[in-house]
Amino acid sequence: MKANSIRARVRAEMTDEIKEIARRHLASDGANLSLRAVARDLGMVSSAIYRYFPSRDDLLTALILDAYNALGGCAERAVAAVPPDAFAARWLALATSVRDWAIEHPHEYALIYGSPVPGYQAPEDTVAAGIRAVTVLGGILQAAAEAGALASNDDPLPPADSAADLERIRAVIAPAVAPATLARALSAWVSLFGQVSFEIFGQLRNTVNHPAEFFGHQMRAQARYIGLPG
Amino acid sequence: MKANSIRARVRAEMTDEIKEIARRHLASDGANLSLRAVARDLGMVSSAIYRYFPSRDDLLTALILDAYNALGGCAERAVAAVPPDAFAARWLALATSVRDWAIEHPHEYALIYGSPVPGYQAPEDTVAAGIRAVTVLGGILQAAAEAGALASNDDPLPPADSAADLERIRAVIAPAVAPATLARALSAWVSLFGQVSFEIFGQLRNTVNHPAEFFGHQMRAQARYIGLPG
DNA sequence: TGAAAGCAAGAGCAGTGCTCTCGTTCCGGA
DNA sequence: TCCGGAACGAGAGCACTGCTCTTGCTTTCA
Repeated sequence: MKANSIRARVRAEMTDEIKEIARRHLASDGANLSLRAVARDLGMVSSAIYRYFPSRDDLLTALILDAYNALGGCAERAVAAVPPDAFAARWLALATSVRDWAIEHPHEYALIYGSPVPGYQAPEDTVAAGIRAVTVLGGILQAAAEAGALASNDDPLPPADSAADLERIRAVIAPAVAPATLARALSAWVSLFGQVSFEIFGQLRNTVNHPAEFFGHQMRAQARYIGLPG
Repeated sequence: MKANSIRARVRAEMTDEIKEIARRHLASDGANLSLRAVARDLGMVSSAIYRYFPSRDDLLTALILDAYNALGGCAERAVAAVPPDAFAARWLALATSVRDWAIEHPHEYALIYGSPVPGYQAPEDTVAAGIRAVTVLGGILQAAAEAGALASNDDPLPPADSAADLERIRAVIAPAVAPATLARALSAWVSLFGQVSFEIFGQLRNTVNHPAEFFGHQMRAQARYIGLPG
């Protein structure tokens, strides 16, 4: 079969269109995505969708993968727009881009960083795509370490098992960074997503009335905590 | 109507039983709770449940409220078991109790700290119950501040709006604590729930293989970051 | 004691994910 | 060029969902 036969091209377009409409439904109705409603919007019958996605969960998986990649790409672009040696500014751009994307696509954010869909088990592909964002952080740390710009800290050594975990992460993400610094960076990473999740999921209501400003303040503090100069 | 008439008592018992079975279904099937399945387990017909909860969302609200209170009570007990002047140990007990409760009741944790249910709007009651846990943190900070045991920090001042937000939180939670310290404590709080959410929602798979140990290490670091002695 | 309120059951409505069948259209190898 | 198989959309149907309404029965209270 030729890869760009009419059938194949129509199929690819159809798949994209289904995902596009599904995303729209996701944005308006939330996570309980209705296949039939998507099919209606397409002027099709629900069973026709099963030609493109074997089940509703597979459609969700596709959306999750797209979301991870959208967020990852967004973060990469935001960081690339900042001078390579402005390490703290790069971190801040990374954090801000994550928050901005989450606010712009709250339901897609919920899909990937919220409660997992009940019966749903995330396939390995999504795990791989999920690494993309944290890899951006790794790049900043690695560059800062290679430039000798990364402040060190005298935190106590982690216990053995955690040291091994850290070592494994370090090898993948930022091999030039000291474990103690990486531990702080991971803490900042968790802080970033904790802050965004609190805001997106409504935990900050009646508490933090200016979340953008508060977020910026906290993320600048995290930059200092990591040891990024700037 | 007498408050403890047979009717009223049976009604209260029935309400509790419905919630209990609903919790069990929540634990096994996840967030898409089926009223009919709950009714079946009770040997009732689905419409009978509507005598006790006007809608499925109201049942969810009741479960959410119970979950907030269960977590809050759990945190209070855990902290009370540690000497009042062992501030860092109290913080660690608080953090650990939150994580333990979340691991023991992942779906209830997801209900309150995960993606909000689509059409569902959390009533004010739940917001009030949600404060209970963070109030425990406030108590630790307040006691430490009053004992003069809280290290200060020279973080930059927050912008005006954030300063106002911090001031409002401070007045409610821990009035004796310096704003800059409170900012760090809130950061630690976000870090705590970020870490737990990452673990419960499967974001740490194939990355952190010993989450309990890693969590402890990070939370001890947060205690130092806040400035708690010990 | 009798009216009123609370209760469970059942039927029914509109909606869901998913399966199966049936006629049509397309496409690659002969 | 033609033909068999694959892909496709439509439709009916199944078991399920939340929720409403009606119908009798029981408890409660004046």
